[in-house]
Amino acid sequence: MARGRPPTPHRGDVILAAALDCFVERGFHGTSVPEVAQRAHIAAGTIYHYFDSKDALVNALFRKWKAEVATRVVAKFPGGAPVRQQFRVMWLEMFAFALAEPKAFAFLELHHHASYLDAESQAIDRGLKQFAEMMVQRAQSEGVIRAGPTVLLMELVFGAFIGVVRAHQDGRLELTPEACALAEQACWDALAAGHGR
Amino acid sequence: MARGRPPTPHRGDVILAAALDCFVERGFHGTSVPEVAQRAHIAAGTIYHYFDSKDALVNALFRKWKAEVATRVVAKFPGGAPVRQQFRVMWLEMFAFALAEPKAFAFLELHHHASYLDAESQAIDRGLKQFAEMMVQRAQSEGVIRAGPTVLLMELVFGAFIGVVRAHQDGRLELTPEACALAEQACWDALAAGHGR
Amino acid sequence: MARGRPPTPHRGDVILAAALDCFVERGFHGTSVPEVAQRAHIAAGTIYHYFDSKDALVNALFRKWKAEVATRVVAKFPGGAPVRQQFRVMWLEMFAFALAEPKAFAFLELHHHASYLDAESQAIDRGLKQFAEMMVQRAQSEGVIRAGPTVLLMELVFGAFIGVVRAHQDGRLELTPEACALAEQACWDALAAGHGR
Amino acid sequence: MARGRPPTPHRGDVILAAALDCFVERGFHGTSVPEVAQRAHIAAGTIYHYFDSKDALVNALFRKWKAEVATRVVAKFPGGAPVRQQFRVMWLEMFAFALAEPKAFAFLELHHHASYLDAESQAIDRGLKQFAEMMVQRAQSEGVIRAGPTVLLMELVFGAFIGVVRAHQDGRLELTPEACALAEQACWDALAAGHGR
DNA sequence: AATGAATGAGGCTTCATTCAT
DNA sequence: GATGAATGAAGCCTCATTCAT
Repeated sequence: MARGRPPTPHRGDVILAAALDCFVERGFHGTSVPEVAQRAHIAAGTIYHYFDSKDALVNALFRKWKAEVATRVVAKFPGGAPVRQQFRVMWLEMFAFALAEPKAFAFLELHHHASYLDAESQAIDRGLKQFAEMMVQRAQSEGVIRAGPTVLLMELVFGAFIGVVRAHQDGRLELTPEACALAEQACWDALAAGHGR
Repeated sequence: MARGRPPTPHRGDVILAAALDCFVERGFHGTSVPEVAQRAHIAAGTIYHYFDSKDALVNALFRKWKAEVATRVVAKFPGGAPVRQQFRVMWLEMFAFALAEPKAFAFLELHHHASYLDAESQAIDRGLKQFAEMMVQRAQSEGVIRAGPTVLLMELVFGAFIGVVRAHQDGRLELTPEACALAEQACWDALAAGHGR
Repeated sequence: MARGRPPTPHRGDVILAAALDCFVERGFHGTSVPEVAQRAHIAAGTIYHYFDSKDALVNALFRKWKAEVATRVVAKFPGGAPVRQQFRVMWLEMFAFALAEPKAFAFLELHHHASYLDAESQAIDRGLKQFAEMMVQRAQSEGVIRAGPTVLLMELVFGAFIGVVRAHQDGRLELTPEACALAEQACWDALAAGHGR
Repeated sequence: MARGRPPTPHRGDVILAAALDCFVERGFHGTSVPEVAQRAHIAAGTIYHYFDSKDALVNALFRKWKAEVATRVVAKFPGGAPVRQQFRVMWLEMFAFALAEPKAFAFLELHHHASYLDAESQAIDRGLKQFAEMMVQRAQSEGVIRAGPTVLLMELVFGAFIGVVRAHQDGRLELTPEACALAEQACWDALAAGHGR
């Protein structure tokens, strides 16, 4: 809300940011609470004023970023536009997120299956994919993309997306705007080849 | 000595199998050496007759399965065949591996970036992708698939492959032969749409 | 804060005292960290708030007492007095230390060669003997004591000193003031017989 | 008994020799049974054919060398000679042993108080010193050396002896025949100054 | 609210000892 | 006798968590 000067972020957020760094670098079990505290420039005990436990901390972090992704993608989603454009917007929006918040992206990717995520976090995780699945299904029923198991098509595209982003984050691939566009088109072709134009 | 039926497997292999189970279920840092020992039905100390440390154990496991993948894929690769068929064979071969050894596949996927992998393991890791990259590059120079950053195209396909396999392993997707064929074709289309036929 | 009566000593000192007891009784490798903790009436983990490792603990203990000896002996050393008196003062001062702090004396004796002492501790160790060596050398150049390898004479006296103290600590020898004086005189005679008077 | 060619030493002796090396270098608790086995070029289990336990091994080693020292010194002791010569012979004999078997000497010195020595080993330990004590006592009653606590005088000389030998073994002191003679004379003077000549 | 010392369970690893070969 | 794989107790150390300040 403050304008012009960055307000001191709340302690809880500082902790979440530090935890993000640590968990991405060394994993959940590979990170100790004192390490997170050190990175957040606070005492170890202080973390327990904001989070009940290390488990609660990862779960909070996970939900925070899942919600953020969902918000961003949904916010820009052009409900009434043609499927081809919906696809493009969603894809580019996710790209934008992955590039803007690489650590958050990596964190969500690495941890989405972890046993320390509680039931609620696991549930949240399914949201975005269900959204995408519905989009694919509608496109299929409109005959714009190929028939077949909806989940298969959706996972194909998601997987491709993740593969490209990871290659970029590992430094194996430069992501110019042209490259982004190419990837997006290739994914659409995977869905639609020989159907729409 | 026994012929025809598997003799008691060597202790080292029993340990590797137990470690694979544990690491896939709980991660490296989330798995304790006594847990691995228990799963292998041996005493904790015995593990240290076969592996110098927990680190040495993951690295051995990683190399074992990387080598296995490489062997299988390369063994069936039809060097002289047209690119379209090379692609299909490679894809199906990797699929076969992922279905036959789901834990090994998951393990390789989850750990390929881990800090506890030593230099040699990291080096081995690059093999398969380089092989795929060369294949893509040749196809590009033949004009059979679209132009663009080779790595991008390769990662797109690899990512899609992994996404589909993971969905299957998570029980979200049934992989019938038709579904396999569809996925394979969709990936080829991602590479080739509007080029070959 | 308390005046007159010793306040609760610092935790680090409690640990050092407990470690001294244990190391003298059972040696370094024969003493476990939990044993030290138990003797100090603290939890085992607490030791690691004060010392990085068991090795660091012995080294700290060694340096503490070496410094203490050096301080005591040097403090009383009569720089300008005749050699005969310097010798007597030094000898009696060391005796006083050995009787006042028998465990520290035994510890320093037993551990001065141990492989777990780091370079700095080993360096400190040489101090007192060098001091004694210089004293012997000066006495030789003044013709007050016999000629010959300085180190030999110095070690002779140091060894004799240690032998007597050990016999006392083992309960094989009562150390009355007369016995002390006799020992001191005998050592001087070892150095000086037939020279000074 | 064999002449000309060294017979293969008995396994038990090979083990004792290896144990001596290890115990001197790293101490009893700092040495593992497999280490001893490795140094003896045998399997770890084999040691248990010759010694009931690690404890039994040290005790056997201790007794072997204590007996050796006693034998050597007593063998040469000139029963009827004057005290001055008895002293010289004993001293030189011990010196000869310390120089010929430096590891055994160091071992006996370092371990003579250890808690893992059983009652019998501890008893044996006292032998040589009692022998020396009797010699001193007789010399005192003859008025050849100074009066005073017998144990004190004996420990003085023993301590001096050990100090010199250790300095030599540490490389801080060269032991020429002249230096040996000087040390011996100085020790005698410590006992006798102003009495005999 | 914030701290950081203290705790003790648990992790990785070593090792004395046993035993089937 | 000789071996060395196997054992599991115990050692050193880390860490999630608590609590007095």
